[in-house]
Amino acid sequence: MAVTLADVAARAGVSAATVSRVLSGNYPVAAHTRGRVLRAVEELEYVVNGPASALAAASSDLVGVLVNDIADPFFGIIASAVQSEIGDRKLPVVCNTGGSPERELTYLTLLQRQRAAAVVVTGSAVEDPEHQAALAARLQRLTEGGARVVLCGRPPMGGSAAGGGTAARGAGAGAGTGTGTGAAETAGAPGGPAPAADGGIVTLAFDNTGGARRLTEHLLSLGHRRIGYVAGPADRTTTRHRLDGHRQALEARGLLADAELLTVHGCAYDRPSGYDGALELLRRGAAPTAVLAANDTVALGVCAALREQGLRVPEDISVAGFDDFPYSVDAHPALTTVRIPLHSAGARAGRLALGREGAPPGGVATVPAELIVRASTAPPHSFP
Amino acid sequence: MAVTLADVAARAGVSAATVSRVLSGNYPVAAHTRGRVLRAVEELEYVVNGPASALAAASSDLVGVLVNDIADPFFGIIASAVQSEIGDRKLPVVCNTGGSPERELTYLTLLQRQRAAAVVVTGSAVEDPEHQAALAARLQRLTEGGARVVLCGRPPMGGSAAGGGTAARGAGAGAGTGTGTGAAETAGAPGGPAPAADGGIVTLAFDNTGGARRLTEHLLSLGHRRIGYVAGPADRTTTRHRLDGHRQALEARGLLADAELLTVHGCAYDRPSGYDGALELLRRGAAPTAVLAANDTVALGVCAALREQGLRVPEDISVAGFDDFPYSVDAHPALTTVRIPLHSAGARAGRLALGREGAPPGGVATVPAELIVRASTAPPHSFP
DNA sequence: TTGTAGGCGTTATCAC
DNA sequence: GTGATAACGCCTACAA
Repeated sequence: MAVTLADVAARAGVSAATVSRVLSGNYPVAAHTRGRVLRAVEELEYVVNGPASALAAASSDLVGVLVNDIADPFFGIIASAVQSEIGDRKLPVVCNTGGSPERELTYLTLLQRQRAAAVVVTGSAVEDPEHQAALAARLQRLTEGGARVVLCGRPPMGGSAAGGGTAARGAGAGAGTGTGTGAAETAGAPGGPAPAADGGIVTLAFDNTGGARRLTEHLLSLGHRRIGYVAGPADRTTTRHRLDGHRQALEARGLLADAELLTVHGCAYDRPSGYDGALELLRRGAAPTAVLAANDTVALGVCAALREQGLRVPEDISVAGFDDFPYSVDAHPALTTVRIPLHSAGARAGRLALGREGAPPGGVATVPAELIVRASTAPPHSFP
Repeated sequence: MAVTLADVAARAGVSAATVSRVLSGNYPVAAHTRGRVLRAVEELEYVVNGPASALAAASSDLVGVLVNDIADPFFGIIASAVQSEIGDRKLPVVCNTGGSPERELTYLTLLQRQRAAAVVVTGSAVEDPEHQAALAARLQRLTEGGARVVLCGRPPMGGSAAGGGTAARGAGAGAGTGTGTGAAETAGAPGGPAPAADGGIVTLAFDNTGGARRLTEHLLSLGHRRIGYVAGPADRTTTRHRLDGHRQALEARGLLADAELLTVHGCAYDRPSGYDGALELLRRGAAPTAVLAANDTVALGVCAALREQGLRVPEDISVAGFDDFPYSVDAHPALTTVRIPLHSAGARAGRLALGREGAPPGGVATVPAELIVRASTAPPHSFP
């Protein structure tokens, strides 16, 4: 059927082994021999059989990239950056988990089955200890099989506390968010029963906590005291870390009292969630003078809802997002937000996945988050 | 090293063949035997070796998705939709071509090498005959190898004339070539020289021409007579078709005279291009009362530039985009645009790629484009 | 520098 | 219904 190595070898008058060596290029071959082989390849339009070579070599050139949803700019940008680094020889397998733990595990198994050379897991981790354990097991099997594993945009395995670096401080802040259900106990990385449980897994954590704290501090410094918060999906590290940062800032001013009334929980990272969340806040009579959203997309929904309620942003109420998506600067009004360098983080994850860059000390690096002040936040308005 | 079929077979006390049959499920196996096998699989945490099975079965469960850039919402949405259809058993390999013809070919070869079960090629085709020929050859080899090929968002192979009128037609741009309004089936292969040269390749073309025509007609009906146009990258079908539609509408009113002066060519589908394009238009003194952009992202750049020049949108100058990206409704001002149902088109492409949906008559279907009027367009303002 | 031969883990074709 | 046993196409010691 298809032309094989043997065909090329015959045409070039050499052995199959020689052809293989020419093609993989990692073995000395005489120049003129190589020439003949390459010409035969051309003439026969030979294309290597990937599965066959993967079987023989026990490795493939597939790189898995797990994302919530590739249509979400957060993941699209990261995935795009990963690809820009892995280049033309490796193929990125992008898997939409939809945030579902089961699908996350399923895809990991599928990638193991493909003998993926590396796997980049992006975005929020679900904070269920059981899932964390299952996930750790899958990832470990992957690494044992020789795959490189990189976590991008989530805290290191088994160490939710280490997530935000600076997040460590203000330990009491998490009290209201139900740390009890959190993964904090899974820790025990040092001296635990399982030494180096993270066998070579590299983590690029985002400073969600620090970014959120600075964002809330910005609003506080503008004079806001009642700050609404439309949080992301429950039980997700990103959601919790951002909320943690927010509460840390509030706590520092002794403003935690009304925090729960001012927080809408359990939304998705999408526009409708922002829309509904804003209405809910208004319905509660929480009377916020500002609203923080789980991310920019949510913030856009918040703005839309407020506008429809006859409120002006930021004159009547300030709004801010998170992530600084490309279109946030063109929103109405231009969104105050927190920028996470998604592209450079994704690119680094790609290099790490290929082993083209050394792991950071401790296997964990924290990607900084920068406050971006635009037009959607302003000092609170005193209503007549 | 890794546990294999043989290990499972030994544990279950059956032959490897039986295990294989249980796992693939396409062969009768006694219930209790299957039970034993499945238990052994569980206990041993066995994971099939994908490359090995792909080699033996001469087919893989990889589906290639070629995109310009997965970070671009146009492609992100389509890719996401494709995935939603191919489900958990097939793995999507998303390849960023960056719009480069070479990379397009390279990735196609790489996918052939992986023995991909199907390939979905999305977005603009480069209108270079040489590239078209090379592309056709690659795609044909792919189909010959048993892969299903679906084109999504580009005209059918070998039928550049079918897309929306020949570009070659210098002045009289596309009179009567319009393929009707949206509903039109390019399918008929009307007198086309190459009947069904596309060995089983299915095409989902977008009605870029019709959509652009209706958009320009909308502006004309508002009273605009000098309409600027910031076009996309040169030599791309999407760019040309949209421009064709625009010119068709102008021509119907005898307004083609200044069209060239009012058109900025060769931009990318990004924000900076819109920004620069708008400034260029202003610099030329073309005095447009409205500006159409290659797509919504470009339109956002146009708006930003105009705003910085002290022009209000739409009071001083109208702006419209194309594609109706999710954030366009939240832009400042909300963008008038043309909606292409990217998600449903991508989903259909996914089904087509899996053979879960029959090919449309003639192998070609046209996806309609719908005019969406929002706040960024208004009647022209008479300057004092 | 090049050829030979064995094996990678599954699937598919036969027999039983 | 189940078990041997060839392929499948390539890689890689080992030889020459």
